[in-house]
Amino acid sequence: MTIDKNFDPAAIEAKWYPHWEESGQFRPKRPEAPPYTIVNPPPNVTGSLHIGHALDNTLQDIMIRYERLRGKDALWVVGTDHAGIATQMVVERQLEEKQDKRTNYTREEFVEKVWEWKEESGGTITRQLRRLGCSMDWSREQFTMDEHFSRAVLKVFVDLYNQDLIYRDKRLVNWDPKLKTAISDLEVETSDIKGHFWHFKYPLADGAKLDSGEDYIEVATTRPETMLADMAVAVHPSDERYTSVIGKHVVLPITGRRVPVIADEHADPELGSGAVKITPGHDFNDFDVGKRAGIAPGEMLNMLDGEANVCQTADGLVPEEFIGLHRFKRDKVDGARELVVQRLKEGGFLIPHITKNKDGEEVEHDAEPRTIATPFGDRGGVVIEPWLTDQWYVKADVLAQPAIEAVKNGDIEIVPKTWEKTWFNWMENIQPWCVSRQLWWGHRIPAWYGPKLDDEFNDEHDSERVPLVARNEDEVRAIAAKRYSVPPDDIIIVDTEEEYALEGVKTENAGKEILVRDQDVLDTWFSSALWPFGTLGWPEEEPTPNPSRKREGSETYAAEGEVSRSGVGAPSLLQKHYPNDLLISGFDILFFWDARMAMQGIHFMGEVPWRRLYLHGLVRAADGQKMSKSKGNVVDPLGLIDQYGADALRFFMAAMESQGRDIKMDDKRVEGYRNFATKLWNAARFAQSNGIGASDTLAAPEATLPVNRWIIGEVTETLAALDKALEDLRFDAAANAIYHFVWDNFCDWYLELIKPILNQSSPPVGEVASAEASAKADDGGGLDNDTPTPTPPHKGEGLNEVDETRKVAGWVLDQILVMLHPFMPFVTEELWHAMAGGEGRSYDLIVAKWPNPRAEVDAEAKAEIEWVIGFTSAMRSAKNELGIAPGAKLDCWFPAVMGGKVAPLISTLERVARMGAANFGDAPEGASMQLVVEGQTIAVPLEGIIDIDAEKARLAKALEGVSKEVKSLEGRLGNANFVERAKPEAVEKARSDLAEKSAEADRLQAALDRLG
RNA sequence: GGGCGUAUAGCUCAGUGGUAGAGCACUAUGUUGACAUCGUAGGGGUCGCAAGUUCAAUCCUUGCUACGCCCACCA
Repeated sequence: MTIDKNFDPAAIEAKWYPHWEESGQFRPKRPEAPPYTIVNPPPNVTGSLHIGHALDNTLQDIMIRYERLRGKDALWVVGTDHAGIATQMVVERQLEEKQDKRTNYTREEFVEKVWEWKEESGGTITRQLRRLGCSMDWSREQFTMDEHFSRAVLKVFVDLYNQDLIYRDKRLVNWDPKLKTAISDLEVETSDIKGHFWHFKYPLADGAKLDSGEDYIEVATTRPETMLADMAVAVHPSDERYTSVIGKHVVLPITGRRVPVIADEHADPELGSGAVKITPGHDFNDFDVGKRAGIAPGEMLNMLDGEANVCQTADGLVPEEFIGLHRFKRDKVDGARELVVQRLKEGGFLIPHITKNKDGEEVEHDAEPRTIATPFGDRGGVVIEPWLTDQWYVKADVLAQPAIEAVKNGDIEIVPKTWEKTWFNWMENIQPWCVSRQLWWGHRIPAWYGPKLDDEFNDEHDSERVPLVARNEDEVRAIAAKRYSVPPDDIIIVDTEEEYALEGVKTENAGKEILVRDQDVLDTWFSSALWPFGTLGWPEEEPTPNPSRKREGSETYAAEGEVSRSGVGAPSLLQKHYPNDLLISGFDILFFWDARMAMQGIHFMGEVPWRRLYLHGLVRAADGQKMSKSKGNVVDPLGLIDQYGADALRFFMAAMESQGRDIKMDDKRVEGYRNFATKLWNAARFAQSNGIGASDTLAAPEATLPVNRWIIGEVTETLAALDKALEDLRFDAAANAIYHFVWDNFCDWYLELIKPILNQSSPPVGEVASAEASAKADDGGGLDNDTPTPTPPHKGEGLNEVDETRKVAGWVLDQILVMLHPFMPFVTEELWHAMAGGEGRSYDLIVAKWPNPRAEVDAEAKAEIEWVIGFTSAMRSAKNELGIAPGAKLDCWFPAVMGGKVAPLISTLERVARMGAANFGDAPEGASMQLVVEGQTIAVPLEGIIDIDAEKARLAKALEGVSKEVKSLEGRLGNANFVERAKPEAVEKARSDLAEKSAEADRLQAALDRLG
């Protein structure tokens, strides 16, 4: 197949991806092979690919393709997340656009609509992942609300409940009044906003007075509206200003509620007046203070409804004019906050804030301006309201302990290591995790509420019902039947509170027990935490110690479903692929997802979910800003793929991914990697047009020519660097290693060096008697330009040098394609096939073998080629600086001792360095250019051609550079402390460097002297 | 208030206890049959500041400055 002149990434991408997928090569059947497993962070099912996904998935694909090439049973689990809040919001927004809303539908109807939307848009992101070239196992694509996955979720909830690790509790929760659901601590984002600090007088009741004589206590607040539900005023127990009134009461303005003055350490005497109003139902601190003061959560007054509008408190003391107002000003309409301030001001309860204007006059303000750290919901974007509700909580602190331990003892390796501290810090201070959400889209909590038994009531504030937790209705029916001592048929299950409240339900079922299903769904992260095992067959495949599961160093695995020799069943998918080998995620979901996976994985599987956790940073806009829709600086990865190709984008991501740093977007760099792909394309095209084709060996071919021996050694070194980099998860180092090899070593030098070989006709083996020529050269005798190209002797049975070179070049190109494939899968696969001869390749590159050159680096060849490179560079540089045409063929005089070394290279040097005749011995008298290469001076006579002064200046400059180094080395070696105390190797190196540099300086000096 | 990260060439970033590298940009130059999405050559950095450790510091330690991120209930 002839390689096209033009490299067209789009055409290649469209061709190979479907081929790979349809032929099942993303997970070839390798039952005997050691496993390698990564689970993909499931993207939001209705989302689309953003630049962060591009980074995340590129890195994973590199590792999966690499391990697949290394022969592993590489499994990349893929699927999508139902993303409860996000998805429900999208669908609700769609309804809003049609002047419709969720509550116009039943729960079933609405959820049906979400499913429809999921079906409609759910393919978007998976299509986009394919465009990026990601080689996931699509045949096992999953969704967090798939039936089997939901079973896992239910089991986890029920088990945790039965293990007393999930409980229901009434306490303050972060409530999003826009989405009307509870959210977890992690979903709250605090940001500073400008606000005010108001000071109020709370009059003391019963004529009490402070020692200072005042008949009120001053309190200050940033949230005046909550005073409608104040239940105390707290002062520090040792604050002498207030000790006399502790235990007495104040009468709250507006509501007239009598509340006690209590002593609590929470009150900071240094702050404001030292007295603080306590609203246990609307402030996390106050909640704790209230509890300490003996107020049960059920007694705590609540003055806001789910949308943060004022409602009547239990004691009925909120004036009518407040009912229904929003908590604060919204859409330019004043809310309860503004009205409270107004009424307090009118009543003389507001202590004004005094400032002086520029004329020194005092000015009164209602409040002091102040920056307030305010909690916002990360999805809804509105201020979070601490709200008193019953929610489900997970005892995260218990689950966190083993996860801490796993990192400490190395079961989980976090890369980069700096994140360990963050891991520990968060895990060690972890709070109960609120997992219930007041949404319709998600995993419904498997709890049903039944009446309390008589002995279950603690106090009058307790709810009437208790939860019964089970995986399904049959199970809960059985539990309830036992609990209530009635036949299972007498347990009636209703789905909603509305249904329960319907006329007749209770009367029709008189004598039976009615259970009402919990209305809430689970936090999305509760389910995605199970991804590493829920996607592999759990809970059907329970985790059992499996003797045939092998660790590192194992050679074979029994095939799934087969029976191994020992008679033990072959490992299940779960057994084979759990723990996963690696998890790659952005650090932004470290707590949301990674930490929870670790907790759940260890708890339910008894083993960590993954051996290594790699955390990468954010992809930022070119100016370093975070990308966001509102800023309008979002870069669409699909656009970059269209423009530069998926390979280029992928390579960019890899090359920029150094550990512990964010990536700044840089289109020019993506373009550069597109150019790199083009470069490779053209190199392959050149190779092909010179009779170079696919290699027929995996091991390096036998080679006699230094240039071939050299490039084979370079492959070996590159491979080692690449393997090391990928082992260390240094994607940048890996990308740079292969980039440098392809462009610099292979294209710039190797292909240039073999051109003279390829251009000669292919003489039959044995006809080129080169030994003679070499021997002649060794004598130091002059060789003129007409001497036939000397060729080193051939070993073994016969390849002439053209054939050998073609073979080696074909092999090297094959190795390049394999090594580059994880980074640039498309162009490499295309070239892999394009380079093949008539028969074609017997397998696709995606399942090729990772290089195993079984070749040592040939030091002799390496030295020789490096000398050629040094000579050529010196020649080019000198010509350039002296203004000599680069194409000018200049005769050279080499020292006689170099005859043996130079003679075989003459044709190469003629071509690459544009050398004229090679002569050995002393150069003729007269002006000449002097090249100093590795300590040898080569004279290039240029009488009358060059500007002597220019050459002098050039040499002087070179001498200056070398002298500087010599001076530095001499200084160091002259320092007795250095010689005595430095490591012997360092001293030795300094000595040899000095010898070398001094020699070079001497030669340069000599060359200068010759010019007069 | 804690924790973390980053400061290296004009830009974006690697890197090492022994006087620094890449890509892009820049300058000069090039129609030598792979490639101008290219070749060749070149300029450009007291490695944020200060002190310390060391024979030797861009690298280790401490402090400072600047920027960024995360966590935390300051009314």
